[in-house]
Amino acid sequence: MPELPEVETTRAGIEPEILNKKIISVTIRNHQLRWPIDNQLPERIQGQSVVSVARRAKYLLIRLTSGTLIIHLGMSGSIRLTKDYKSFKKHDHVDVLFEHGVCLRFNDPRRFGAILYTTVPVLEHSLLNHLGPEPLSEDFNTHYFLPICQKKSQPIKSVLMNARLVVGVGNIYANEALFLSRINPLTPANHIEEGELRNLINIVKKVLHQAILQGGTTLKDFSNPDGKPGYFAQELLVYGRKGKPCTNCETELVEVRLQNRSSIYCPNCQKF
DNA sequence: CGAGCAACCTGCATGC
DNA sequence: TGCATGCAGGTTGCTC
Repeated sequence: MPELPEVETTRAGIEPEILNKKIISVTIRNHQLRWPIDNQLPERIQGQSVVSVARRAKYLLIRLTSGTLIIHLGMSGSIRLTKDYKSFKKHDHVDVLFEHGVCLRFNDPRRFGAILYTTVPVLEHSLLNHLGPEPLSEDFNTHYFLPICQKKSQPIKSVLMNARLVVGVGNIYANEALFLSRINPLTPANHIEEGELRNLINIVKKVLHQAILQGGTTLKDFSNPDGKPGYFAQELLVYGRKGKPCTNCETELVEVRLQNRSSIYCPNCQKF
């Protein structure tokens, strides 16, 4: 799944296909996602048209004529567009059918994803209103992030993955960005010097941007809305490479667990 | 308050 | 082959 580049790839893939199109019907085969899907969701969005398809953090925001569909892909969710909506596979939980015969289909084996409809200004929704800046925006800069890090003794990787502080940096890209920055994931955030942090911020942006250009990272079950995989997996330097040689110095990559997430790093290149 | 961690769920790889 | 175990891209909400 879905870190920010995968969600952005999905957003860019579906927007041109459904923009200004009217929703004809909604089929829910399984309501039990992270939160149960509202029974009245179909009747609430039916007849509305798509005004835009946006993204905030890892949330897809499908803005309709008078409200917003909020979709999160969780750990294993994906969205595909199909015209062959009569046949469906396991874990195809929700279909949104449009006037031109295109069906937006939500598939999610683990069901950690979510689909909600809201008529409040969407950025004020309780799922979104506490989120930190977008990592690719100007707002994520040293001036913002340095004072935050100086107040935290937590490992830098935990700080980087805290969505209240900055959104969209998931486990894969946190591992990769720290390796490229030569920062040990366990380093207390308040031990990182300004220059190092500036470098880290730039590398986070670069890695995310690069992954978007490659169409995301396909590990198991991610694919773009048109069914094609992403190609970033070929470029992963540490994620999933525990025990393998560092691409820089050949030292064996090691794992530590942080917040129960695997963190792979080179003990030689990423010194404390 | 912040920090740590259990919980949500299925599928897959591994080992006995 | 079968079964048990552990691990996986995220995030909320609990406890301490």
